[in-house]
Parts: sequence; structure tokens; C-alpha cells
Amino acid sequence: MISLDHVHDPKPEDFPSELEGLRMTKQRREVLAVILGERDHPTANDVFVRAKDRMPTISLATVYNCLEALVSHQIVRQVNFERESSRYCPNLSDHCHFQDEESGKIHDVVFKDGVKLEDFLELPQGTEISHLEISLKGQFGTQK
Amino acid sequence: MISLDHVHDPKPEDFPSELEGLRMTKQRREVLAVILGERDHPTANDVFVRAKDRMPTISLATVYNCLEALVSHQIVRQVNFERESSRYCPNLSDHCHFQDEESGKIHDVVFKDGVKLEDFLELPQGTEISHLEISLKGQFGTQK
DNA sequence: ATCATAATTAGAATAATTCCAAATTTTGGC
DNA sequence: GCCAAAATTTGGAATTATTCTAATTATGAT
Ligand SMILES: [Mn+2]
Ligand SMILES: [Mn+2]
Ligand SMILES: [Zn+2]
Ligand SMILES: [Zn+2]
Repeated sequence: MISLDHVHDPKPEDFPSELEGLRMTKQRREVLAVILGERDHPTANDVFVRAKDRMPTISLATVYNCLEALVSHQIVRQVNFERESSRYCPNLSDHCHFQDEESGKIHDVVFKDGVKLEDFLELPQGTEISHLEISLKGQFGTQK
Repeated sequence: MISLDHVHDPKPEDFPSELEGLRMTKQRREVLAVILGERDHPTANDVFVRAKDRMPTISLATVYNCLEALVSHQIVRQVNFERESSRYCPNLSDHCHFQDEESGKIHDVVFKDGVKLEDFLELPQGTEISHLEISLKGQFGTQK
């Protein structure tokens, strides 16, 4: 697993020409830079609008193509809340998502130390989990 | 909270004329009977097709209206897997969903006894959770 | 029965995403 | 560097789940 998590305000040039076996084209770099730059879980359209700032010729289809490439190579994560449009998250560590219903903002939520999913769920023996998504909504705590 | 969970192969007539403050119209009864009858987490269109058997005049718009009414009155639950169409579940007890990638079938998964969400997640103090969805995908265990 | 309100219906509209076919860019071999 | 093949990008069309609209029908209260 790569670790791009610490890269704040990244420039597209910061990325090598290949990542996780995926060719890093100009557009893919730009899309990745957008997602790493402001970690607010943007939608595809958000990414499109932001990417156009530095790359006015990029198309929405390309943004979707890039997102799909980045997700399938596990460079970014796709995040879903019910039937809302998908959002994208550069945090590759184990975590889930909480949406504050007042602000609409999405927060990363990490698991407590040492907890394993199997400790929580009655899963039949031999179950192999390939994908897990936990999404919460509610009122974010005022205190930190 | 009502408990319709034990009702197997229900007839629309089994339901009272009002449930959880919701008027039980012919169509709402039929939609609910479909969801309780075969507990395979049908999509809206699945429900529509099945409902038409006994009520050939029902419309898809009505199925959507009924589902929205039943969900908002907490008589059934809406279940989402990534960007797939929503599915509907009559099990009102606390549980989450596992989709077997081989068969596509969705299984209810219950939480182990006594576990609380706050034991698993680093949530800021004062967080109020109004909605929670946990969706898993993978290979279902061959052994029971 | 009358009236007001709520629910149903068919079809149109919406919107996120995917598909398509053409144009462009990149790559690797020479 | 030049060329052919392969990969990527692009604009626009297509898809599809869901929502909306406006007309019709059913319900419940008086
Ligand atoms: Mn995912
Ligand atoms: Mn829900
Ligand atoms: Zn995240
Ligand atoms: Zn269920």
C-alpha cells in the first residue's frame, strides 16, 4: 500500500509516473492532486470543477475515468452515503465516514485500537470480506 | 417499534388499517406483504413485479411512493450497496448486510451480543447518530 | 351525499454515471 | 527520431434509478 496521506497541498508533479501499476497521466495526477489537496470528500463533479482551475481542458468523462482508475488501483477510496453521489477519499487507512447532517460535511472516523470486525458481527465461519463500508449520519459533537 | 418480523407469507389483509401512524392503503399493504413474503431484499422494481401478480393495476410510481412511506414510518428499512439500486428489508432489528459476490444474495448479519457502536469507533464526544449503514461484500462461508 | 384531503397513476423530467466512437497522446521497437 | 500499436482523453449520446407533475380516484369526516 502506498502512503500519500501525509502529502498536503500536493502538486501534480509530486507524483511518480506510475503508481500501484497505474500510469500517472497528466489528468490522473491532477485528479489525485485535487483529492489530496482538499480532503473534504468531493464528488466527481466537485473534482471536475476544481481540476478545471489548473487544467481547463479536462472533461467530466475523463474525471470519471480517472476516478475509476484510481479507485480500482486502490489509490483513492470511493465513499457512498445512501443514494447520494459518490465521494472520494484519499485516506487509505482503515476508517469509516460520518456525515454531519447540519453542515453536510463528512468526517473520517477511525476504529478503536485493536478492534476487529469479526468481534462485532455474527458472521458464518469461512466468510471472506472483500469490501466493507460503514456510513453514519447525525449531529457531530460540538466538543472535540 | 412494531414487530412484523415473525409474519411469514403474510396476506395484505393481515395488516391493520393503520400502522405507525401510516394509513395502510391497498397498495401499501400489498407492497408490505411482498417485502415480508420473500425476504430477499428486493429492489423497487422487484417489488413492483411481484406486487403486480396480485394487483395488476399497481404502478411503479406507487411502489416508490409506498416504499418511501413505509421507510419513513420505519416499517421497512432501505438497504444500499454502493451505487446499486436500493433494496428493502423488513427486519427491523439491529443488523447489517452482507452480499455474497458469487450469488448476489444478501444476508442479514447481526451484531454480537452486547456490542455497542461506540466501543468500535473513535467518535467525538456528543456525537448523535441518527442513521447507520454497514454493508459488506465477499464470499459467504460454505459452512453454516 | 358533500366536501376536503390524501393516495394513486401514467408519463415526463432529472441527474449521476456509463458508453461510444473519434481524436490525441504515449509507448516501445526499430 | 519515426512509426505502428496501445492507451487515454474527449464530447456527446445513452442509460437508468428515482423523482416530479398534473390529472384521477379513493378515503374519511361531517
Ligand atoms: Mn468501495
Ligand atoms: Mn436508510
Ligand atoms: Zn475518508
Ligand atoms: Zn436486512
